[in-house]
Amino acid sequence: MMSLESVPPKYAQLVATLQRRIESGDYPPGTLLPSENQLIQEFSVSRPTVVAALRVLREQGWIESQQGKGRFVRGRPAMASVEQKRPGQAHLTKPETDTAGEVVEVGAVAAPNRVGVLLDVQPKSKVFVRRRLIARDGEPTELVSLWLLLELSEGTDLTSGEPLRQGFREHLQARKGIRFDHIVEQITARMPSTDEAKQLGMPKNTPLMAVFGAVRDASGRPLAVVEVLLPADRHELEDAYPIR
Amino acid sequence: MMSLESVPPKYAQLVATLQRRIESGDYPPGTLLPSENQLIQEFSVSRPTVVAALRVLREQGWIESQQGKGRFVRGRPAMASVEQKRPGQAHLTKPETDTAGEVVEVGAVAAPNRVGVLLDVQPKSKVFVRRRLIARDGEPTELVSLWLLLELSEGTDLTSGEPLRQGFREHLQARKGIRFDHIVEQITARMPSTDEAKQLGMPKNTPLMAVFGAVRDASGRPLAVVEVLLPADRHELEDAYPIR
DNA sequence: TCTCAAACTTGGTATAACAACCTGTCGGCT
DNA sequence: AGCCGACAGGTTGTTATACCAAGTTTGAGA
Repeated sequence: MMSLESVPPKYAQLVATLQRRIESGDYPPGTLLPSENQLIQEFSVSRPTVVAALRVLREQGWIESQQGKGRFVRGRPAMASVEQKRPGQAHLTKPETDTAGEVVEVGAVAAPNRVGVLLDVQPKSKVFVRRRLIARDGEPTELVSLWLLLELSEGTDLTSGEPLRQGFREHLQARKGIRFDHIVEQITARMPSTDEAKQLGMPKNTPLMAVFGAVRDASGRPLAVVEVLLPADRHELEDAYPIR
Repeated sequence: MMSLESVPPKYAQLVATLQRRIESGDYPPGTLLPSENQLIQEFSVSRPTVVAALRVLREQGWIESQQGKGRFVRGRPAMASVEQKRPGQAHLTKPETDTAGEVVEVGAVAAPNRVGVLLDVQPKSKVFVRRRLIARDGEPTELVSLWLLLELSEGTDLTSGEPLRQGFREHLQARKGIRFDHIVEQITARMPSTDEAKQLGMPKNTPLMAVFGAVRDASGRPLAVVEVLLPADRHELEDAYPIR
């Protein structure tokens, strides 16, 4: 009779242990981590195991290493939550039911210039669009449009006016078997059209930030475009990243 | 007599070789890479060397691996150089002499509201500012300001009106021994002041993108702020990142 | 005081073994 | 014949031991 639960590999356990010690202050930032040999002794593991754990910590930014001197503690990597901040990504992953809002347009339309370029289709080709006006505290704040290659919209629930209970990403992967790989994001600013200003309830003379996220598969083929329109007087985009 | 040029480690050479083969079409996307044993045979190296190379390729997104089956070619990762695109980072790293431009302001001034908050100093405190108007093809295109804690500007060459032959990062690290760790970046859009519009040679009725990059050390203490002003009719911000 | 070697550190490579997982093939059983 | 299960042989994943190279610090000896 064997246990069925799989235990995490030793090097991963060591990663977790060292992360705890750094966070608890046992290994304060700026100090030297115990050397490889000391860790081998303390945890009774081999050198490859220790090195594998320390490699993970270095790649995640917890420590930095210097040949001949040792490994220095940097602390919990400050930009932990880069993943969730991206405006494009958020609207792809979260179910529509997570945010209050109203579907204002659904259907096939001729692709606007910029969307056509990002989707790599002929100008004026028909593409599928699903546009939602997102509200916060009862006030409209964002206009989010999902542009999709026509053939990718067939057989999905996106044509319905009902909010999706699933993220786009999840839904498309389940229904069409396509895998999103990465996003190329462009940020611009412009003045709103009178229509956009009215929908968003914003003054006509304040600018609009427009985020275009081109979603691609692993080979770089465009699959979809997420467009997020944000009134600049109510929104900022924030991001954090390590230097070097 | 020994050769002094250091050769790259074997695993790095193997990484480069496999990247070339993927790009040249020898290993087309979707196909299986040769197995570890085949690579060991072909290149006459040990398994750790092969595994180290394949780990790098996987982490960079060139291949993906599946236990029991093999490693599949994905192709050149589409989001190649995320590092260099960040507007804040670029102005910290590159020497001023790399870009044509003119130093328009240097000295100690009362910190503007937003800069004071980002630098975590008392309102109206004196901070050091160095502002450059960057030109491209003879036309002004960006207004870049470096805001620095007063004590960090002492003993540096930043007070000179001459273009720095070094990047800020390098210069400050050499002179003051401080290490930049990460940047928290905020992006907003607003209308330009009449002064800004004149300096940048832009119409008064087109918006401006303002990028604020708060530079911090490993403990999160603010060290400097980079402010980049970009006329929206001439600039876009682009960024790429993997999903998940 | 200066020099240099020893003794630490991390980085890289080789060899070995076992575990976990996938996919065929070759049986035997229905 | 057709189905199914066991097994063999492939794959990657993890761990161990050993040794050398390269960078840093320290201290002993000239």
